[in-house]
Amino acid sequence: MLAAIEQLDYIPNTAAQNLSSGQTRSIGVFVPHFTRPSSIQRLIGIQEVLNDSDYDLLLFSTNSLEKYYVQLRQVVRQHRVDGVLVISMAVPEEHRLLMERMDIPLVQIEVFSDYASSVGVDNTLGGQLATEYLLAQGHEQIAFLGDVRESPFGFSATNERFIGYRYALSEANLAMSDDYCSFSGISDHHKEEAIRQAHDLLALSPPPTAIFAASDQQAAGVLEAARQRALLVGDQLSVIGFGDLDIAHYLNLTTIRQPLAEVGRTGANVLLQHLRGERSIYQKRFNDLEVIERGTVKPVPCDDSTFF
Amino acid sequence: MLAAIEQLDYIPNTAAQNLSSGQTRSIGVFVPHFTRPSSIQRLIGIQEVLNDSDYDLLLFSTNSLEKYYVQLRQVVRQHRVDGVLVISMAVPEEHRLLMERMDIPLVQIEVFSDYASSVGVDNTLGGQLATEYLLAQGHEQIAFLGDVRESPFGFSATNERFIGYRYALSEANLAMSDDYCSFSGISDHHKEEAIRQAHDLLALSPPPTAIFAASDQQAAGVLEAARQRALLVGDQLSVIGFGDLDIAHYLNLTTIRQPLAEVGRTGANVLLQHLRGERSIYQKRFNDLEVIERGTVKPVPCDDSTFF
DNA sequence: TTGAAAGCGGTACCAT
DNA sequence: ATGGTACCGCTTTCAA
Repeated sequence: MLAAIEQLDYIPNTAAQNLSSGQTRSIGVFVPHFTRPSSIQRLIGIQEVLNDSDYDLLLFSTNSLEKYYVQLRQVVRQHRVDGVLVISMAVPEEHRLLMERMDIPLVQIEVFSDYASSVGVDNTLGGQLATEYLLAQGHEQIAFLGDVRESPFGFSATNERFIGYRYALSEANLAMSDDYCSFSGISDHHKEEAIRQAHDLLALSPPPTAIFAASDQQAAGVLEAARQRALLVGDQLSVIGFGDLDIAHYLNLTTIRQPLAEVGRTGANVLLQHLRGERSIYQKRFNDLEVIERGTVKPVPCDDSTFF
Repeated sequence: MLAAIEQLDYIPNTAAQNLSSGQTRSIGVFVPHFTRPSSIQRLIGIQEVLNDSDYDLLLFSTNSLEKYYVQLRQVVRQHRVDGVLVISMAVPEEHRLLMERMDIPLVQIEVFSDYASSVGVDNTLGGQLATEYLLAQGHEQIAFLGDVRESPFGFSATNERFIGYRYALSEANLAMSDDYCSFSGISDHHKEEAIRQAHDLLALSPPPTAIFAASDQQAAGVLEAARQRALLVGDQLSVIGFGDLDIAHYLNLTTIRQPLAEVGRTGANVLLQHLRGERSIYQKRFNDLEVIERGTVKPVPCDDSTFF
């Protein structure tokens, strides 16, 4: 009889299965700024893991906070998904409790909270590494260029990287100058804005000998500004980015590599664990960041005047 | 009484709705090479449209043909989705018929077939435009650099672009030299492979004065090869890419812009039309491609010897 | 307008 | 092992 079932090539209807079992066999992934290469990288990691599980990936992307809240709430209440992954966005208390009540596990990626499993990268360490690397090359006039320190999405990688920068400077007994710290008002890694910011920094006297940009896209802006000012990158101005995205490779940009896809993979795996019944909160802050040495950072030029 | 329902903040259970209505309110999007920036751009367009509809986006990504076939078949037979969008992959006859039988509409993106709605870009026209632009700058030794002419996924944008290249040359009454046409064996736009190919092209005598690369990533490889040979791009070698992706912007690469997100949006809209009952097949080949003039193409240098 | 009942296609439990 | 049955929660139809 079972053989007959095989023969007939029977495939159960998903909707019926879902209703009967109370499960959906799918996972909702919420990602803002879908366009950002870093988001994509994390998503790729998630996709890899889910592809090998028997959960489907339901993609929710939005650039608007309100839409995100509404959508998350609705998706959870309708029980459209068995679990939720949220990238780079804080989850409001209300929503977290709702998910808890509905027994839908949540894993946050790139944002940390005590109440939910969170997986991300140690941005502060990354900021520190970048700054220490510049210091090791002899730079002392190091500027920081980032976007916003407080994002409406309740989380700012820029700020964490900035804290690492500040820490490295203080460890080196160097005073941090506020003039050397540039934040844009826009919560995105826009090149255009970064060009403007870089021009402002380079117009200071003395100008910085090195700039740490909080993202590769912004570093690209710094490179562009340098070009516009006919500054030889490397020799006259060192630039380090953050992320090691494709563009860093193409621009020969020295940068900080972070395990983006790995973070995505781990996040997805943690969620699968929860789906298997694991209740305890898991927290992981990856610290295997590293400097990728390419062409945009060189030792500070030996200015002869310093010898006298 | 209805008011009471409002009050109680009632939300229907999706699984039950699905079972009862026979719908899933979700759309399966199949995309190979999820990593490719061009795929992402199309996906963004799709996402935009679906986000405004009441369909969810189920993402299926794979780099393996067999997995893709199995997954597509299973998803359709389980009726996990109401409609299917396939990006840059041919759909086997068997699968197409299966979807037809199950009344699950299909829209193909970037691949054209007579049996299903298809939306894409006129790659041949793009190839022609790129070549004509180089010709207009006075170039006559124009090489073509691409990946594969026949992809296992049953579709090669490279080949179409190559046909456009060939056509433009013949229209200009220029003979096409096979030596000037380089195809890699790898079905991906790899920079590394392109570097090798570019070196081969540039070692020819006479070397080409311009290279048309079938993708921006491959153009980046050409740029790199030129750098390695200390060739001044623009002055000694002109390079045009295809796609106008982020890297083109960052590399100041002259390239062909194609409406990627628009293709995605249109594809999604066409699918929604089908879901609303429209049965007739829709075919659209976007032809609003254009040359984006940046720094890597300059008029062919006036070699004095040609005057004598 | 409102209410009752059948059916969607499975799962799971119980009895045979 | 096998068959029968209740139930998942909604939609739809038909009656009241």
